[in-house]
Amino acid sequence: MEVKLPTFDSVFSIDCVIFGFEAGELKILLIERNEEPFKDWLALPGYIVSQDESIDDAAERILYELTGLRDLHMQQFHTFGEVKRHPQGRVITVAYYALIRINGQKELKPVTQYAKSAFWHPVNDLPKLAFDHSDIFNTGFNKIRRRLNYQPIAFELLPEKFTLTQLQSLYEAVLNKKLDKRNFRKKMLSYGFLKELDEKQKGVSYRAAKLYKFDRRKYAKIFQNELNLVQ
Amino acid sequence: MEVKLPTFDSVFSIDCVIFGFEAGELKILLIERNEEPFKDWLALPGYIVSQDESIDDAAERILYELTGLRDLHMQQFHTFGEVKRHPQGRVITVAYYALIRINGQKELKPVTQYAKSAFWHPVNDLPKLAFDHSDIFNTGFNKIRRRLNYQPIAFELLPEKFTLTQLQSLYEAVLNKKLDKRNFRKKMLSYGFLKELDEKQKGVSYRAAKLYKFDRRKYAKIFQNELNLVQ
DNA sequence: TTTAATGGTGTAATTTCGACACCTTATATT
DNA sequence: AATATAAGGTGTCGAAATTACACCATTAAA
Repeated sequence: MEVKLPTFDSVFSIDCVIFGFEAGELKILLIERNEEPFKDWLALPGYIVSQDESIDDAAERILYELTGLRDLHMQQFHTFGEVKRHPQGRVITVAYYALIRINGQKELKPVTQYAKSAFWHPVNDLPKLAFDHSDIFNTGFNKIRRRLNYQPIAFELLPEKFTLTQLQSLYEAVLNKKLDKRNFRKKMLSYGFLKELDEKQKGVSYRAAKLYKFDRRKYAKIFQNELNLVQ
Repeated sequence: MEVKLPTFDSVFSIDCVIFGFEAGELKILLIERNEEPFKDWLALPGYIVSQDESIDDAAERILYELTGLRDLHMQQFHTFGEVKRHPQGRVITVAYYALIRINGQKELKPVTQYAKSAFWHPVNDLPKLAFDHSDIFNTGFNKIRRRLNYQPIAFELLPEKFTLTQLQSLYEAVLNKKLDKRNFRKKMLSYGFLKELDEKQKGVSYRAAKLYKFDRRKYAKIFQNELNLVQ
């Protein structure tokens, strides 16, 4: 028996909160819209999901089209489904986040016409955003702030080789509080998943710090599932 | 300028993972489907979201229609959007969970024709479910297992007055491990949000235990945000 | 009165956490 | 060469939290 699904002409979209870390500051990726509604407003990168792609695939595609960025490890964190959240119809949006390394040279170039530009903006001084994107951002920021405590996501924001001071200042930026240097180092090193390299920082006008690497294999071995909470 | 949204005839649905605790066992609510596809299969309670309701409202309505249960505190936990997850078209589903007290007398009576029956089933021995509902259940179970550690959700599953042994066995059932009786009690009582009553358990054929109550006001006062409840 | 079942309790060793300050090293400046 | 500047790097001690561990008390049923 063939049964037709009832449909309601609804639309799904994806919105992305992409975090980066640069110059000791946490930033997110914004676009300048080139389409109604909210033409010329700043917004999170987001667009409509097509029929023939999973939402995870859609998230990757959409982010690429709006910013030129590819192959991020994106993760869904919440779905926003208020009736009036979009002025032109019923649009439910699935929000994703990703954490990436900002490389100075990484160009941000929208591939489609829907965005005029894409750029990094510090999270501490965000302007008003289109739609309910400020809510989406806040929800996402709270999620990663909590996740920082029990998942090794900090290392996705740092360059492959980093100093302990850089790591600490990232934690301080996300958690928005000062940490004790000696205690922080003691704890991080005690986990055993940081690999000390034979290299040192270059190009600084003071004593260069040792560089470390996050050893994903060791991490996986030590923490079968997750760390923290409950032996 | 009026702009028409592109639409793709997509459908949203809601699926609910409703946890209950009875006879020392964790259970979830299943329905027997009365509609194609998967007619006669067991499934999570779920249905399609209408145009004019938010997804949170839809979750409440759908659960009520399929099980007769109302006014649960439901919470979204994940959205499932694989292209082929529904055999008849593109359906993206937002999954919700809730934790409730199972009262023997609480009748579960579907209000619509879409379900033949609704009943509690132990989580440890789940049959094959319709669609990707087994995945949805697993994702939800992992979520509440983690949340049990930092939010006072256990008390939503227990009767209003409960013994410390009941509380402990609930934790043991969800976390799937034995806990130490003395340490568990010491820790739980140390938080200060359990109110000791002047009453004792009734109808048991052994020494009756003291009854306690969860004091939500005290809880809110003590923990602005969150805490670690066990270990 | 005896049995069966669960209720209820404290201590000591260990581990983790948090507070806290100074010398070292590399570069830049004079 | 000497000095200044800036961050790198390190240890201890007390407090608090966590863990391991065993026996008597109470109630109802047999």
